[in-house]
Amino acid sequence: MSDSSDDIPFFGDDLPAATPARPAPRSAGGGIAARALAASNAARQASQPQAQYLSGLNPEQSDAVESIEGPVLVLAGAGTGKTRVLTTRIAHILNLGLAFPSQILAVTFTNKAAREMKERIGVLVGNTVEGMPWLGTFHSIGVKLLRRHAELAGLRSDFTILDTDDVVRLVKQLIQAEGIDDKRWPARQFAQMIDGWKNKGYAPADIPEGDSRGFANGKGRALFAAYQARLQTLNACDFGDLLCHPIRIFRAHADVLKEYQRKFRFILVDEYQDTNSAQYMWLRLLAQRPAPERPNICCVGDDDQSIYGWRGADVENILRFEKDFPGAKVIKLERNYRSTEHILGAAAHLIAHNEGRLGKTLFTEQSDPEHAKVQVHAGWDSEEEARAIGETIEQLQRPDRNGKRHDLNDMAILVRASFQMREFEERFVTLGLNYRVIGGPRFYERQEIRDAMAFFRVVSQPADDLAFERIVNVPKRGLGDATIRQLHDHARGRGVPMLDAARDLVATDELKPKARKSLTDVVEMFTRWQAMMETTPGHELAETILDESGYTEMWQNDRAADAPTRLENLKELVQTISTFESLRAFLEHVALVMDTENNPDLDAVSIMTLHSAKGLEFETVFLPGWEEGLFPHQRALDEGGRSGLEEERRLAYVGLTRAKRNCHIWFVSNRRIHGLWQSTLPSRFLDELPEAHIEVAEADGSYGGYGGRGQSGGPYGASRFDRAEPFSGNYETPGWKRAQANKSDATRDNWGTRSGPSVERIAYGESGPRGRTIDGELVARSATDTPSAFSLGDRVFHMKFGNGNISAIDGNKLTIDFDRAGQKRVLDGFVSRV
DNA sequence: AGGCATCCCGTTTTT
DNA sequence: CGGGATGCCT
Repeated sequence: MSDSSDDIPFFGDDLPAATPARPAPRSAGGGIAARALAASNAARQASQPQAQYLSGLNPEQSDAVESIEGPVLVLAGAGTGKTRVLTTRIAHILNLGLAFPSQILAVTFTNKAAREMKERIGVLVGNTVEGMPWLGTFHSIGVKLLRRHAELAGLRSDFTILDTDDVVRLVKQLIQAEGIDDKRWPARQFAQMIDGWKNKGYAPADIPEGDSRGFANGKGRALFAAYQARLQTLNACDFGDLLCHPIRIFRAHADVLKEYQRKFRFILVDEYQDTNSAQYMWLRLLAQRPAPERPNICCVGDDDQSIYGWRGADVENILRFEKDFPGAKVIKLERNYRSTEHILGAAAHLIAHNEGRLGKTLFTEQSDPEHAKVQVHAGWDSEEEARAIGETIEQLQRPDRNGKRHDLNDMAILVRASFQMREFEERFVTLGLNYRVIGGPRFYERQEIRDAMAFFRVVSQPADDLAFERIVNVPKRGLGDATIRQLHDHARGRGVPMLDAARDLVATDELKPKARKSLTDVVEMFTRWQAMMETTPGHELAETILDESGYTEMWQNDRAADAPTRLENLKELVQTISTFESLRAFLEHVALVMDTENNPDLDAVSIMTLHSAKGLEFETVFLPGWEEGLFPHQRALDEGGRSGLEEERRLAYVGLTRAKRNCHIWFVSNRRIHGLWQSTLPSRFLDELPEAHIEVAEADGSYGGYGGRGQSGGPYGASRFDRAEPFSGNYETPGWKRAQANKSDATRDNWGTRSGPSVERIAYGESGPRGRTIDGELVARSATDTPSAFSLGDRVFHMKFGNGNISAIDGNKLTIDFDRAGQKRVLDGFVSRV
C-alpha cells in the first residue's frame, strides 16, 4: 500500500476483519450511522487534508457525496457531474473507513462505464480500487454470484454463457422439435420474448397467460420451459439468467441472501433510469436490512435520459424510488458544466413537452452573447444533408486565422437509425475525411472469431453442444446433415452431450465409414486438447487447436478476398488470449465484454446512433434526419403510443445535450427508405424548440452539380458552405417556408439527374468481413481529382482487393481485374500504382 | 455439399 | 434497394 492511503483499509474480498488501521465496523448497522456522523464530522473539523476530494464540488454534489446513510436518489441531469459524484462518494466512504473496498457494491450497465469508474476512483484513492471486486456491470457481478452458487441453480460452476446468436439457434431447434412452423413463429421473435420475460424476472410458471397464448398457439410457456431445461443440460445460461438465477437463489436460500446483505454495506447504482424489473428486484433484495436499519443504497440517474424502454428498462423504477425506499433523500443536480445556454435552453424546452417527469431544469453560468444558437438546417434530400455536413466539417477542421482548428475527434454525427450512417460514410470516403463508426459489427461477432471461439468452448466445456454443432463440420469433414441429426438424436436419447454421443457412435457401426472416420478424428482431437488444458498456456493451446483442426489451413486455402483479413483476425485473437491467465478466463471475458477499443490516436469524426451517444460529449454535434417517421420513429409511435413518443423525445434530448458548443440539426424533404424515395415532413420536435435559442440556417442555391473541388486549389477547395447565409431568428424564413412547401410536391424526378455515389458503394460495401469499416483509417484517402492519373492496363494496388490491372476507365471510376477478387469498379482514389 | 434463385423484411442494443 | 435466409437444383 502506498503511504498516502495508509488510512484506507485494503483487504481481500473474504478476509475477516484482521484489524486494519481503522477497522471497518462489523457490528450492527446502527453503529454505522453513528460512526459515519462522527467520522464525517471529524473529517470536516480536521483541516481535512484527506477530504481534499470534497473541495471543488458544488453544494448539491457535496450533499450527494456526503449523505451516506439511508437511501439516496441523485437526479443527475446531463453534464452535471454524475460520475464525479459516484466516484467521490465511494472515495468518501472508503476514506471514512466505513467499509472495506470489498464491501461496496457498485453497478453500472456497460463495461465502459465500469472501467471509467474504476479509473476515476483509482485517481482518488490509489490502489485501493483493486480491492473493489464488486464494481462492475449487473451481468458481470451476476456471473460472479452465480459461479459461486451455481449448484443452487442446477448448474455447474463452469457453465457457459450463451450470446444472442446461440440463443436464437437453440430456440430454433426447440421450435422445430415441437413441430412448429418456424416461418410463422420465428425463433428470433421467441428469443426476444424470453428476454422480455427474464427482464421481468419471470420463470416459465410466472408468465402471463396471454403471453403464453401469444406464441405458437399457446405453446409459449411450454417452449420457455423446454428452453430452460435445455440450458440446464447444456450447463449454460443466457444473459437474462445472470440476473434471474441469483434472484431465485436469494429468494430460496435466506442464508445466502443474508450473507450478501451483510457483505454489501453500501450499494451504488449508475444509470438507474435504465434498470429493468429484474434488476430492481435484485437490488431490492440485496439492499434490504432488518428493521431499524435502512438500506444504504444510492441510485444515480436521469429520468429524462431513459431511452431503453424498448428493451425492458422501466422508467417507473426511478419515478417511484421514494415509494420503494421510504425516507429516501432526493438530490437534484441541475448545474450543467457542459453546454452553452442555447443548447440547454433548446433541450429544456423540448423535454418540457413530456409528461410524467420528475422535473429538472438544467442551467449554466457560462452564457455569452458570442455563443452560437442551435442551428436548424433544411435540405432537399439525404444526399445534400451528408454533403453539407461534410463541408461544414471540413470548414471547421480547417485552421482559422489564429491557426486553430477544430479536432475531428470533437465532432459527432448522431443518427436515429443506423441505415442513415451509410450516406455519411460514403461521403466521407470521397472527401478523404477520417471517420469512426461506433457500434458497428464487432470483432467477436465475425464468423472466423465465432468459429474459433466455438472450438475453445467445446474444449473448455464439453457439454456445450451449440458450440460443438457449429464447428463439428468445420472445416468440411463430410459430416453432413444426416450425421449431425444422428448425433443429435443419440445425444438427446441418452441425455448426454453431443461430444459424448459422438464417442459412443464411432464405436458402433451405425455410421457410414467415411463419417465414422471423420468423427473419430474429431473426438480424438477434442480429447487431446482437453488433456492439454491444464498444462498448456491459453494462447498456445488456442494456436494448436486452430492448426490441428485444420481451421487455419482452411482460410489459408481460401481464395476469397477477405481470407487474409480473417487470418489476421485469428492471429489477433490468439494474441489477445496471451494476455489472459487461461483460455477459460478469456472465454469468460469475451462472453461479457464484446466491445473492441478503437484507435484514439486517429483524429476522426464519430458517427453513431443517438442511443450509443448517451454519456458522451462533443464540441460540435450534428443531428441529421429530424423528420416525422424517422425521428420520432414510426414504429416507436405505432407500438409505444404516447410513451413511445416520449421516449423518442428523450432521445432528442440526449442528442442535444451531447453538444458542448455547437449543435446542427438537419431535416430533409426526401429520404430513401427501403429503397424508395419518400417525401417527408419536418419532425414535430423541431416545432418544440424555442425560437429564442435556435437559428434557421439556409444554404444558398442548390448543392447539386458537385464537382471541380480540386480545381479551386488547396486540399479542401472552396466550400459551397461559404455562401451559406444563416437567417437569424425564427421559422419565418424563406428556407423554412420553402421546406414546408416542398414537402408535398417532392418528387423523385430530380433524383435521376443527380450523380449518386453508387460506385463508391461497390468499393465500400465489400470492405471488411461484415461490411462496415470500423476506423476511418481503413478507408482510402480522397481521390486526387485527376481522372487521367491512370491509364488502361496499369498495374495497381487496392487496400481491400489487392493487386490488379485496369481494364476500363470512366472518369475517375476504374474497372479493375483483381488477381484475387475478380473484376470490380472502384474510385481511382482507392488505388495506387504499383 | 455447394451454388444459385427467390423471398422476405427492413429501429434503437447491452450484456 | 440490398442483405440474409431458405430452398431447390445440380
